[in-house]
Amino acid sequence: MNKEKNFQGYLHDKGLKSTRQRDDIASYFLQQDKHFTVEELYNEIKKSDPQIGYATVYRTLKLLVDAELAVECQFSDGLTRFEPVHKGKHHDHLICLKCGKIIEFENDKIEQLQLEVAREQNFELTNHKCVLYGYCSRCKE
Amino acid sequence: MNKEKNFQGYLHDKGLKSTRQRDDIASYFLQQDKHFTVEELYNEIKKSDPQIGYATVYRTLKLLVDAELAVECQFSDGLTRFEPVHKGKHHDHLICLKCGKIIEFENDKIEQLQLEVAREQNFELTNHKCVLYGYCSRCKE
DNA sequence: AACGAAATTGATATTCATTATCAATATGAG
DNA sequence: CTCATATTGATAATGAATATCAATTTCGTT
Repeated sequence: MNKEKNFQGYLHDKGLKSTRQRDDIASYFLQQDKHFTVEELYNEIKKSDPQIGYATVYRTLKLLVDAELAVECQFSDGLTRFEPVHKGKHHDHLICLKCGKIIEFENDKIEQLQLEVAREQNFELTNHKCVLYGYCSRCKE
Repeated sequence: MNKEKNFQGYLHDKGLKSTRQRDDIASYFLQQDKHFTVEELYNEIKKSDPQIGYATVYRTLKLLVDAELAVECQFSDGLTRFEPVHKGKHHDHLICLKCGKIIEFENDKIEQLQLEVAREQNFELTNHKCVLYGYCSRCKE
């Protein structure tokens, strides 16, 4: 696995240690293609490691974010969600205010325009978040 | 003041009462053109009403959001910020990761593309948030 | 292979933003 | 003016995220 190698490399570069818990969490998380709240991920990991601690999940996710293998997403329910970074492509979110459904989308033109805005303001862009709220096809009656 | 009338109308329509505290908070807030954390607004209101309660500020902001006279913004520092809605125009944010500076920008093309994305997914859009993170002209060395 | 300094874990306590509670008070329709 | 009802504000409660710390694990070095 490429990403897992990246994680191992990250740990090594930072003088951090590879542990069973960290590796299990990172391995599971990086293979997924969806959002996780900390609780959701904690519950998944717990299935194969009932001893895992909540704090360890938090800490490992923080490392993954720092390693740029994960990003944080704040929607509007007060929970922080994490999702694995799929190299090269970035996606944004469309959220249904009624059923909570989350749809991901990519739009290169929007990305381009954002770069342009940053350039106008003389900003060096590192990342961005774009969230659209509304009602999905089923919930808008 | 137009917006204050809207707020009075909102209260009336909902069967809520107009109170000195509510009116003072709404009046002050709606005349501003910037973000407030709850604490910031609380401190401002306290200058003219030292008895004001923290909870009342929270409650009034919630009403303003429900009345669509304010919007919540979640950046990445765990604090919720509120800003008055300036009818017709919407703006997004550019945030410096080092100094915390917040720049507002408007970009009609981005807005248009977002509408297009929503249409493709058959979503009925109500609002959206777009936040760009990076380093401002001074902080990128 | 074993040692040992340093990092990690996980249970628990703590912090801090936000929300709920509730007795006292204020509002406004009739 | 009255009175049912909403509101206020002090305080307690909630809940997500972080800090603490003793016990354990890791890994570079012997």
